[in-house]
Amino acid sequence: MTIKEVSEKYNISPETIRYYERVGAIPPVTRTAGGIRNFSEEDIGWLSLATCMRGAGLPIEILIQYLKLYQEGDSTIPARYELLKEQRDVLLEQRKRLDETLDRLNYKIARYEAAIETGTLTWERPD
Amino acid sequence: MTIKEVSEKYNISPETIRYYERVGAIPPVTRTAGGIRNFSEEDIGWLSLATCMRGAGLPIEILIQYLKLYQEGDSTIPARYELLKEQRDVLLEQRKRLDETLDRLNYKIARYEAAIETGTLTWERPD
DNA sequence: ATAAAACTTATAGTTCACTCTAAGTCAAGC
DNA sequence: GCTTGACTTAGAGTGAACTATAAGTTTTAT
Repeated sequence: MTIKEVSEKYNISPETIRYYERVGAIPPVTRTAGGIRNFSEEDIGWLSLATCMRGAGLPIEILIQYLKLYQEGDSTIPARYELLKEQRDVLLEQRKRLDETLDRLNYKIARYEAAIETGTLTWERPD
Repeated sequence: MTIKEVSEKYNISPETIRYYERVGAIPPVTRTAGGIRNFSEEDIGWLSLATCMRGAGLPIEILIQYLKLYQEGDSTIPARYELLKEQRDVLLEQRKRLDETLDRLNYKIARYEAAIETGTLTWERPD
């Protein structure tokens, strides 16, 4: 699979894919004899992992760390396990914040609905 | 309340608070006769709103837009209502992505647990 | 065979959201 | 009354994650 096909399939720009490879967020991508990227299923799996984690807001540095451990072999399995658990905790924290913000937004939206329906301002505080 | 007190209470640096005021993410803060910031409850309410929204990842630009509408008066109530609903949708999308990533992390963590417990690699795919 | 399109690397530029620095002003304690 | 420390503004600097550019190579279609 060419970089362009992968780019379209996963909606990441070719520049971003090359960037991920360059900084070590994904392993070196399989190449043709001429040196052109030719993504294997495994390459695509790594890219999919990277975009998933990035989409949730985890920093690239974490991906780099995880890949580095992975490339060091089976002895790093416990370290990888710890890394993943830490990042899960980070995401759970982030979800908590997200839910609090959603509650606050929903409260405000409900007040605006009341204000619009009744034509009356139902609050004094400006926020 | 001084900027330092607010800074400590909400865990935002004074620089960030001044930055929010400067760019219009919060309204101009109440001042003493000498021109020093002296936060009212209302000022703190706006700051709390800003940090909440930022903590969930909404861009500063949205806060600026919302405040601008607010300052234009009651005629912008429907526009503010629409803005808030749009941002709620953004956050719901973000939560969906977050949950997908958590599922993926949990799956990987479970596999690592199995690998560690049994001392056996239970997968061939490297991710 | 050759022109156009897509690829390559290396490096520079952009955006966002702060974060820091410099130079100066103000207020509270001794 | 003066020094210390917190405040002020204006503007420059930082880090993360892309994003774009330049200059050159390779593949594909004719």
